[in-house]
Amino acid sequence: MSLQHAILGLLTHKPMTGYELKSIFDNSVNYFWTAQLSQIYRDLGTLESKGYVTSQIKPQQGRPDKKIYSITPKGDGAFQKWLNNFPKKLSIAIRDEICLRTFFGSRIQLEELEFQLRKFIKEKQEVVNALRMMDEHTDHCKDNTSSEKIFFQRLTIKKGLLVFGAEIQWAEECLKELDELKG
Amino acid sequence: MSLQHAILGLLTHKPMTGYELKSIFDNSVNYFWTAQLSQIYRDLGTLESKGYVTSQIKPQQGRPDKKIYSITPKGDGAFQKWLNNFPKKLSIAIRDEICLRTFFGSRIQLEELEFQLRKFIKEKQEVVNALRMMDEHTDHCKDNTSSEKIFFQRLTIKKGLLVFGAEIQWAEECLKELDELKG
DNA sequence: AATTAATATATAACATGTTATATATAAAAT
DNA sequence: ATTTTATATATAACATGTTATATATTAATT
Repeated sequence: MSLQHAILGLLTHKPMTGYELKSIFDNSVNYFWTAQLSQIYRDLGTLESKGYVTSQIKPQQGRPDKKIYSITPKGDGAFQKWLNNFPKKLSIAIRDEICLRTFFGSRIQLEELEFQLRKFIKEKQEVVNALRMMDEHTDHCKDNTSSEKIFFQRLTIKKGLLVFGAEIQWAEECLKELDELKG
Repeated sequence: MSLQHAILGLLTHKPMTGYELKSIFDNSVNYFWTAQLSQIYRDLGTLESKGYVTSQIKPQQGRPDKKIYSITPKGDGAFQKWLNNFPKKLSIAIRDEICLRTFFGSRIQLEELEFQLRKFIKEKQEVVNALRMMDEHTDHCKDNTSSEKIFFQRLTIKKGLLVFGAEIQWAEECLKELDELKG
């Protein structure tokens, strides 16, 4: 259900098309939430049928008409209700593929596992680099009008930096331990 | 696809029923992989139709007959192939609900967000406590016959301790920052 | 005495996530 | 000159995850 709440939340910032929402998922919140375009359109449809959003068509030349979605008071109420109700159990499906691969490490060649851990580090390092840039960038915006939103955004960036940093640290420690195993 | 690989991997340890697999998911690998019983039965069916596992019925009195699944050489080959092929992009859907809630922090009462962060810490702390016990317990088993498997299991436990520890640290830092905001 | 938990398998219905495809144009890159 | 990227919406098919339900017995709890 939370993707629908994420969409509602983003629409409280400003009315948007599905395409614009997708670019926000890809460029702004991708380190803690991802979504496929097909999912976004489907959920926008669901939200509209529930009366949580309304759409307005803006004709365009050369391209398909824009369909701009706005959150309704009803949708805002539903979002607010979700925000204020913490679930009994957080975080649904836990699926950590690098952990699964490591768990079955006795079935792989050590060199292959090391190779995979190094790839993992590389992938996480790229995310950390992007988050560092975001962090520096938002640091300049401390005192402008959207400072409150930025404050909370920076908290989530900090989480990414800490958690992905811990993942990298773990993988590096694994490589050390595997090295000792060989030597 | 990875749940099927997780099941295959667990069946390389020993033949098991769906019910036994579920208890492993719940009690042993729950910090990095979870699965519903209905999913396990469905995937066992899929794996059987692919020829990756075979089942053998063991009659029981008083309870439904046991259906014990064993991995086949073909299934073992598929598992091995998966293990040796690192995906282009790791980790599918990223969905971090506490991050999503924090991101929209400007829409909640500070006290409510603090309450939710404290619940988050509590939830994660319980997992960390369980992992610490597992870590201590597996420490004794260092020199027995299954030492290789235990070695890799301990690497995954270490990941849990590091990552969940970082999440707790983050939430505590958030609480501090929110406190400063008020004071 | 009655309810709940544990043992055991399995399906149905639904919700959510992924991949592929269709349409259409302009601008940028190779 | 041709391909890719960006703009834009949308559906189909499939894969995966969640919740509820059905069946059946024993042991433990209230």
